[in-house]
Amino acid sequence: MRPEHAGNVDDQDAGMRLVHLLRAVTVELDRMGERFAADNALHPTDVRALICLLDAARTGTPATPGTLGAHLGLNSAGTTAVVDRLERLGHVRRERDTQDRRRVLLKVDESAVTLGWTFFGPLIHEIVTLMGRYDTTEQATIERFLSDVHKAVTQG
Amino acid sequence: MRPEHAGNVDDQDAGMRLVHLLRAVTVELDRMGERFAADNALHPTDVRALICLLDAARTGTPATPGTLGAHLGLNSAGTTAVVDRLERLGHVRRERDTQDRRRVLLKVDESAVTLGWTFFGPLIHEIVTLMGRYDTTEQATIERFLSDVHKAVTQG
DNA sequence: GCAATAATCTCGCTGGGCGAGATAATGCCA
DNA sequence: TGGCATTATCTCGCCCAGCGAGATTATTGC
Repeated sequence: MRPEHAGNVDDQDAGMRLVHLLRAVTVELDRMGERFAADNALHPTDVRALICLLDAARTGTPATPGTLGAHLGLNSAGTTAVVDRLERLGHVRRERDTQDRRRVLLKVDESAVTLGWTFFGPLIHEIVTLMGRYDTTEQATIERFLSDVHKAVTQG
Repeated sequence: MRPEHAGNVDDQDAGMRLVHLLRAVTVELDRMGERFAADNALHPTDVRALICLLDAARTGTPATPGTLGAHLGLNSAGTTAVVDRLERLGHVRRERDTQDRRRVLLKVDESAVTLGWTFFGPLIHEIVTLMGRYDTTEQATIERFLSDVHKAVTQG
């Protein structure tokens, strides 16, 4: 374990400590998502779908089963199943696109929005509040770090 | 979307920008895990199991089906299935504990360790390298931030 | 209008994970 | 020491998420 090609890194190393911390954070966030799913009779995939749809709504991008399936990495059959489940729970409505009547537009219901906020809102609020204890340069440093990591993860 | 009880936060807000960045990072890390799983004929759960077992090996904690299942949130049947799959692929061995012969100790094979490193090693190395471009106080700031977030996510 | 294309849905199947119960080793107490 | 409750793991049968293949309906180009 921890072979040579990994370089001279161990837990004493600050960089390595940060890697482990970052992983711990992502693990916990995942766990939270699962808890949210379990509490609301949703599957993890459904949660990811909701997040995807809420993002689309936020940016004004029209969402369809096609775009949703692409984002989730599901095929059309699986995507239909996800939308069926969300629709059955009243979180999403199907609406035929009047422009291109082959397409179905997915509209998130207000219930889903508030559902998401009641669960994740407190955490978001806590983190935002928490940021108040960092001065401007510190916030800039953190933002630079997260951007760097995001770039590394995206293109790596 | 973005209702009142969320407080006065929008994308202009630095805290909110960081929240979105953090989420983007975790999403990408998840995606990476899925790619790793797909590339190696593993299920996402198997990857999580491997990570869990590698962590245990790193800290010297003995790993058993019981502890593994607890960490993954699986029941005993599901846990047995995971271990079966990993054993079939040669990543894990079952060994009866000589102290308490009811228990089975899980030993990760060297192949699994190198497998993990060849996939995640480059990213880890890149992040560690990347940290070289931050001075000591900046690194401390980032570490404080990640610890704070971790605390918020854990107890929230 | 008719083929070719596009978006979504239906059907049948595979396999991960669960609940319930079986099996085996251990610890406790008389 | 024997017997019973407990602990750790495994087996069996079931449910359902997701896949592949193909059907259905709408659109576009000739």
